[in-house]
Amino acid sequence: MGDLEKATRRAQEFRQREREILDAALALFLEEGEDRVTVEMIADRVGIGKGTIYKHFETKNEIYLLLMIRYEEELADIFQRIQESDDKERLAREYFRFRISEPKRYMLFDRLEHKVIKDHAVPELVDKLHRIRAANFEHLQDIVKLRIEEGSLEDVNPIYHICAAWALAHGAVGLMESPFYQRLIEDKDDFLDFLIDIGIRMGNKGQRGR
Amino acid sequence: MGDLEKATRRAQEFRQREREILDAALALFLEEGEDRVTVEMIADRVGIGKGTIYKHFETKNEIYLLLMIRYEEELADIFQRIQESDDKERLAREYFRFRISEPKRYMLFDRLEHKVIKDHAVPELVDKLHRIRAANFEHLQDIVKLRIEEGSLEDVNPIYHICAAWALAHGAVGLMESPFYQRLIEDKDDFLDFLIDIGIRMGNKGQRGR
Amino acid sequence: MGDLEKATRRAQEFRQREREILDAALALFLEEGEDRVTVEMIADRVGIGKGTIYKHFETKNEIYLLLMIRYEEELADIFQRIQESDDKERLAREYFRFRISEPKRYMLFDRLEHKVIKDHAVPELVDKLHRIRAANFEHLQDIVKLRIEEGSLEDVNPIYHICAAWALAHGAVGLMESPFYQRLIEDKDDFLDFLIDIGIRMGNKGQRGR
Amino acid sequence: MGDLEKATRRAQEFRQREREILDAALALFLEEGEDRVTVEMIADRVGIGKGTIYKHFETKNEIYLLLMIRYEEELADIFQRIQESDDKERLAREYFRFRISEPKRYMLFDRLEHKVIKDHAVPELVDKLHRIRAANFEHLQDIVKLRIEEGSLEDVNPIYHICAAWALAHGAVGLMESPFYQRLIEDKDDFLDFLIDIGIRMGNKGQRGR
DNA sequence: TATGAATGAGGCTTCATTCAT
DNA sequence: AATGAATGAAGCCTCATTCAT
Repeated sequence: MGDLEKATRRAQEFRQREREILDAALALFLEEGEDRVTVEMIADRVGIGKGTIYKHFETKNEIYLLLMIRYEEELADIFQRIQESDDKERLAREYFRFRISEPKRYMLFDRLEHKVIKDHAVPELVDKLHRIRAANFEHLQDIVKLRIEEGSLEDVNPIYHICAAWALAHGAVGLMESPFYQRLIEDKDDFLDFLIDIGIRMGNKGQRGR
Repeated sequence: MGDLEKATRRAQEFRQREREILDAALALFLEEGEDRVTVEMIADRVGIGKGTIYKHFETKNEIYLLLMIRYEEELADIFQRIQESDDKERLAREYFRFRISEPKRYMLFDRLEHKVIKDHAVPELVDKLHRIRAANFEHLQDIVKLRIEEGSLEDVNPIYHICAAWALAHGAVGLMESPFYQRLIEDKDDFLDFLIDIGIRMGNKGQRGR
Repeated sequence: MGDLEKATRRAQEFRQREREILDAALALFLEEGEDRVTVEMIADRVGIGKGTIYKHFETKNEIYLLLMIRYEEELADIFQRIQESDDKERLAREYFRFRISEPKRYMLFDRLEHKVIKDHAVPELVDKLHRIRAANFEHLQDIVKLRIEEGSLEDVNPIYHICAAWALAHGAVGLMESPFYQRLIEDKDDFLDFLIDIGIRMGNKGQRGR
Repeated sequence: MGDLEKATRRAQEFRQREREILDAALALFLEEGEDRVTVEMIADRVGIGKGTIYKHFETKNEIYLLLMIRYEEELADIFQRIQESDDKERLAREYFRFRISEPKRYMLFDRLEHKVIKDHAVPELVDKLHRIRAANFEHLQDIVKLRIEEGSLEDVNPIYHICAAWALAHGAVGLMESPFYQRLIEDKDDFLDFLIDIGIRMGNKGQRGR
């Protein structure tokens, strides 16, 4: 094996370990609650030493942020694939579904964002996160505009459509995860259908002002 | 002044101090973020000693929970007053408005509930919180049932109506507080009208299945 | 005992403990070398808990600086007493002697100043230290000026006299503490006399330019 | 090229790298302060891997000591050259000048010696350092004796002359580097002349006891 | 020989809680 | 009842050194 090959493999393994750490961290945050997870616990779960974590990430806050960025990049992937396809209609559903599909993870990031911002931590990564989110938002906006032009959606500020969908998704997630409400809804899928239905419908042309 | 009077006054002052502590704690949590507020900071703001706080509350978690219970009791008050009046229609709006009116506080309790439950802290108070919430929920349900019977709301499981409203409120709050979305919405009131409109309409008879 | 008295005693005890901590810290720094002394070691020597140290001082660097300030204030005391007396001549010797009397302590502070400045630590206290030093320096300068006027010292910039004395004292200290030179000088007192003699003489009128 | 040649070149390159590492270490220690420089920083500056440093030096303390030894060997070189020349008079000035010429470096070694001795680190190298220093000292002593015999210097224990010069040089260095005194002396060169003058004069015959 | 990922002991600091006054 | 000094467990992070490749 040549030196170049070796170096490449090394770099790959390094990346791989980075992913392992992030996966372990995410899993632990979800299981135990972010505040109860120490860097040492993450290291233990990966089966490495505490110090190794700090070869990959500068601080614990950086781990938080990289997880959040990863989430936002997954969203970006979805947009990418959809934009390349012709079926723009699938967007609303796909987007909605992704946002709702892992409520615990979603809410974790919601809390983490609050924590990280209050701490003024790793501002460059916070910026990066917001830039990706802004790009994703642009994509959404483009598609909403298209659908307004073709007459499928009511012609209000496209931002309104997006924000309303965001809010409903966010609310649905909060609901599904609320230990109080969890008990009340017996058939989650049926309820989610009800909600998604509202989400899809709510911006449709002709709905408003009736 | 008799001994009884004195004792009564003492008890009142004690209650009053309790309220002051909770107020100071809430204010600090909102200003600084709950994780950055120490018991000492709360005591300082009230102008008492740190030890005194522990005469009123057993742990910091208890403070968290009492604040949450207070919130839920304010909700109960609203329900109480409404039930005594005849104008049942105001309910949806009042409820919605209360939930949205102090988004920072609302989201604080959202985070606190997660924290407190993950810590398995003060289970009796968690129970109490959930009991109050359940009672509130009963009230809501009663009124929704009434409005279904009178034909104003679509005849699905009343819980669905309530949960949908909850979700929308929750989402609206999250949206208004998201530093990212905050920048996008120029006219907040206009947007909130848009959302409340959806909230009111969404369960109305005749809306669904179109 | 009245409440005021009680409070006063409390405050005094607090101050006393502060002194104990500083004394223990200084002793340990001298014995073990500042880099090998941990906050825990200091606490152990005082017989208190680690956390207690942080009720008195914000950081370990603050301890460093307070010790240095204490030293400089002792110097200020000497100046004070001398200025109140008439025997201005004693100054040179007193000053010289104080600087040389505890060479280990002196050199410790020399190292600490370097460390603390490189760390950009506790800048307010560094400023305070420098202000005290500047005041002390003013005193010195006044007296040197007097002695120049009365014709005892050669009429060059008074700062030169002071700096030369400073340098000789600093050098003497370094010498006495150098493990290498320590072995060479058998009769330390005799040598110190030799040095002090030089120190006293070196700025005398008529010495220069021969 | 023969194997021998190759091996020689290898050995030379190895030596060369050693020098590079020491140079980089010294530069970093001076720039950043020894406590803030990690082995990794040194390796990065040389452009080699961290592990490679440990092929050349057993510990970080060894680097400290080799730098100090290098300094002492440079001094030895000066003595060597001077001894070979006839101009013994230049000695005092050359010696003084060398000691003062790089005050930061000089003071660094002063601190390092303290650290290294407190750590009881690499005793063999400490010994070596002291042996070189002792040899240098012998040279100095020889020359001082000569000058006493020829009547240039006052006839006290030669060690006293040397130590006094050492002390003044040490003090001058400390002065020039003190951030406090730095501000006070406007014309450094003028002041240094003043000091060197004292240094040269102070042991001259006829100066004492006046 | 050169590398750099991995290690883990060890340091500093925080803060909820206790308890003697 | 009120106080606030004292506590120490616990967490984050650093870095000299090792070792497999």
